[in-house]
Amino acid sequence: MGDAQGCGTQEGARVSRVRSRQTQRERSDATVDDLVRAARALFAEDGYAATSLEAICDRAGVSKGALYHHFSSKRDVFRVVYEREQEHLSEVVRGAAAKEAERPWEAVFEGCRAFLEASLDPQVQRITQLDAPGALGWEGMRELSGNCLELTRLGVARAVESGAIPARPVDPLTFLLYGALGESALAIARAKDQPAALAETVAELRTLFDALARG
Amino acid sequence: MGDAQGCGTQEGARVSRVRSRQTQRERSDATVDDLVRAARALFAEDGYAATSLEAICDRAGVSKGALYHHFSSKRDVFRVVYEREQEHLSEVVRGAAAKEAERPWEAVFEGCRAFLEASLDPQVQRITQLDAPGALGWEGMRELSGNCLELTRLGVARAVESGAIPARPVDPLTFLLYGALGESALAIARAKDQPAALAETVAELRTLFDALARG
DNA sequence: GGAAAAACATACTGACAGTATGTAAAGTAC
DNA sequence: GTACTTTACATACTGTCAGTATGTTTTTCC
Repeated sequence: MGDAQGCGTQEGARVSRVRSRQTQRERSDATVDDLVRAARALFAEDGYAATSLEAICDRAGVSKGALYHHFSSKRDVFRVVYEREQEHLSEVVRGAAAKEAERPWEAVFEGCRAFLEASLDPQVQRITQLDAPGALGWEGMRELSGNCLELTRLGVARAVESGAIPARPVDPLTFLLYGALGESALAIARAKDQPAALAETVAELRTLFDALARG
Repeated sequence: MGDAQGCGTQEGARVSRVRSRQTQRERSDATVDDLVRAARALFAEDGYAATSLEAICDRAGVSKGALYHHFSSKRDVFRVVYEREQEHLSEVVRGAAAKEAERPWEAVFEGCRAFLEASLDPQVQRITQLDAPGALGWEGMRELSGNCLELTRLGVARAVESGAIPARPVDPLTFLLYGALGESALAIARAKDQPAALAETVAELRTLFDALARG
């Protein structure tokens, strides 16, 4: 102790541990939030395997006892971090799709574009694309509600129902699209000329959407 | 010892350790092969994180000293397993594409279908789709030669050059396709009716290929 | 046949996920 | 407000495992 004082509440920074005169709920929520912020910062920077729970606890300014009081395992901590990440991505996608509410297929396109752009961040990629599959497994990734895959499925379903694209089963196109975007984001982020790579990919996506709309 | 005898050389099974009267090259190759086989079996069944090097050594019938003589780390062992898996997938894809050698775009389609079908195996998925990204990272996955991504890129390039599909930059479509197939394979393998899901996805892929060919 | 190097094997170390147990703060009943 | 319970932590420990250090056996090559 002694170096765990001060410093406000900025993104993932070490946090004050003075929590007297609070309701239990407030204490718990604040502790969980500190832990998740710290975990997100370290998972994003160093990756899941290279991040120790002790490092997370140090950064959050709490003990391992506190962590294990609120989480059941390292995997559980990551699950919550992943959920938050998905919720954030979902909001971005929803916002973009909302601008084309009357044209369902265009809404999907704008959602895809937004997902792609938001997924260019190496930290987001580390969590959602690189570490999540191994740490959570496919089932673990999908058993949380309100994620981007569900949004995509919903968008495709609406496009089919409205007749914006020819009738077809929804799932195959959903997964094809979702996988295409994830891998593309990884590739674009590693490209020499990143803006050009993004523009080319969006253009290709545009071609693809137009082609699918024509049947 | 005592239980490490007999039993031939079937897939990943424990292997005899009697290696007298051999050239060093033969000894090394055999040991490496035993280790890689054992590692592939355990990684595929239990996953990367849940597989210990000691378990791999036990199964291969060698010591940790032997493993570290031939590999530099656990990650290095996985890298070689991943490479073998990619080589196998590549052969399958190449074989399928060869049947449509005169129609470049059809060759890509058949290659994709073959890749998809070969990637339905949960053990293949565990290694190539779930664990590889986290264990090797994006760069680590791509710095090996002769993999499926390169095949896809080559196929798309030929399709463009031959005029089978409209001119476009090769990389975006390559990554879109590659990602689409990987995610789809994961989804199909978890579907209730797996053959139906595969058929639907292949049909969707067919639609997509036709649409792209028309421009 | 003997030195050198390759191919192992064995014993150990440090890091870390998870557990067991103890303590202080908040909630609850009276 | 006091006694009791529960929640929210903290500390100390354990088992496992990746990686290392060092020793031994087997080939190679002169």
